[in-house]
Amino acid sequence: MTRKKVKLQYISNDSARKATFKKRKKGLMKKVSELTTLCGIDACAIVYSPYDSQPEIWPSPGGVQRVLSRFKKLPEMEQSKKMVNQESFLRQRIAKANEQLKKMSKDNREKEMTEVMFQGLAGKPLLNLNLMDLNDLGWLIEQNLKDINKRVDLLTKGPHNSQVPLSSTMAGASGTMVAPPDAALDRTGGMEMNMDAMQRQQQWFTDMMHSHDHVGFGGDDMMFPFADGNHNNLWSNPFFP
Amino acid sequence: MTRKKVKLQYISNDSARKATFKKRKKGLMKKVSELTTLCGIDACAIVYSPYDSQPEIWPSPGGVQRVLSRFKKLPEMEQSKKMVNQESFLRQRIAKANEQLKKMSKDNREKEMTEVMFQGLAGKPLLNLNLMDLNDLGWLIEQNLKDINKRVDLLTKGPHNSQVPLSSTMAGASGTMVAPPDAALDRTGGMEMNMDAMQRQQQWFTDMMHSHDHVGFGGDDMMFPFADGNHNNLWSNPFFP
DNA sequence: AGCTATTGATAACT
DNA sequence: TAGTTATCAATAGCT
Repeated sequence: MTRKKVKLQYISNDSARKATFKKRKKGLMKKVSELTTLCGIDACAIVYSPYDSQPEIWPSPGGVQRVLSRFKKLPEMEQSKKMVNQESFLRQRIAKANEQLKKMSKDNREKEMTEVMFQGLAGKPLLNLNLMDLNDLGWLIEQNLKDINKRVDLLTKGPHNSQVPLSSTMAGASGTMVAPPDAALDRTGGMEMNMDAMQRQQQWFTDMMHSHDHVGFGGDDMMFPFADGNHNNLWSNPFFP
Repeated sequence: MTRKKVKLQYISNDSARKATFKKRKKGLMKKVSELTTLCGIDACAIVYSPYDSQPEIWPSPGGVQRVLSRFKKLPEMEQSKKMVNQESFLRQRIAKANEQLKKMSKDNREKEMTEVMFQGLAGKPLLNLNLMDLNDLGWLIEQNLKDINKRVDLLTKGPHNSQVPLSSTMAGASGTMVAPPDAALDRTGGMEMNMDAMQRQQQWFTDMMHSHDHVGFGGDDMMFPFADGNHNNLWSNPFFP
């Protein structure tokens, strides 16, 4: 029972369209009902279809008439004010999707560079890196060195304060790669770091390390997927500013 | 982060109500948009709220006006015809809930009687059974005996056809209680039974066997929860026919 | 029409 | 107020 992600477009198959219509109309009416009940506001809905000669409405003819009469009293200019029309609605959705894309690209980039960094640590020659890659890699390494030095400092000066806060860039990785976890450090002292964030970082790091057999020396057929400079060029068209 | 199942009633907390309103209004507009796109039909929605002086509408003033003018042309009698008003809407939901309740009660009854049957097999005296219980239990035992005999027959006559279809009542239980699973029977021959149903049955049977420490001889403080004849009396009122 | 796997919506929290 | 995430709810694809 595998369900495709539905494309938001007219359903050409007649019976499928009717079935979807019935299901979604019912769901929609339920949503209107819930909205009015939960928030104590006035709303109505009218749905025409080729399947019924009469439109389906909510909540009742009287209710619809009441809402409509309020609406019709407004001058047309006022009606347009707070309105969501189809174009602005879609624009909003596109803008939001682009924002998400941007964020995910950024996160992805950071993860990719982290992988490169570890491959470098493991001895793999770092070829095919362009200026931007080198720049980002440098920043990443700098961050991690800072974290490591901070950790070394604290361990040297006050070994019983334990658990040094790490930047989000390195997180558990430094412990894993540079020094084995020390049981003596597991006491939770007076620390203010975000444990959730740390666990997430450790999780993706673990995932990454287990999902690539070719990490280490000698691998030479792996291209850096982010070194080609092709960052989202597909989306650089006038419709997605 | 634990989310309560929301009660369908006016939200008294002002800020929570406003937050819910904004989210749900947005969700509602999206639903209307999807319905019209997917099914190619005409629909509009109007939502008034104390948070905005103007109503929020969909899809556009022109679109709303067009739908409204179609609607207003109808005589009032016609308008009511295919309508979903609040009362009938709630009645539908109640009816459906009652249907589900009935089905679940039936399933539950069957599971309870099955447990009684196994307790009987384990030697526990079957006290407190009324006429209806005895009747159902008899039916259940009859079904299981039929299944067992069928299985014995096939194993005796054609031991290499393997995997005897079992009724939904007994399923994997007979294998567990009466005879140990035989590896030689695991070959899948030309069989037409519903494996999903069988696995489900086996699952609840396993759950049941592990969730009761007091199955077996000697337990005497356990009442049969279904032997009191109190089947859903709470719901026997005129509002839930 | 009824059943699940899966996507989508959103309540609670930050 | 907006963003995040764990749950709950809607529903696509089948039978």
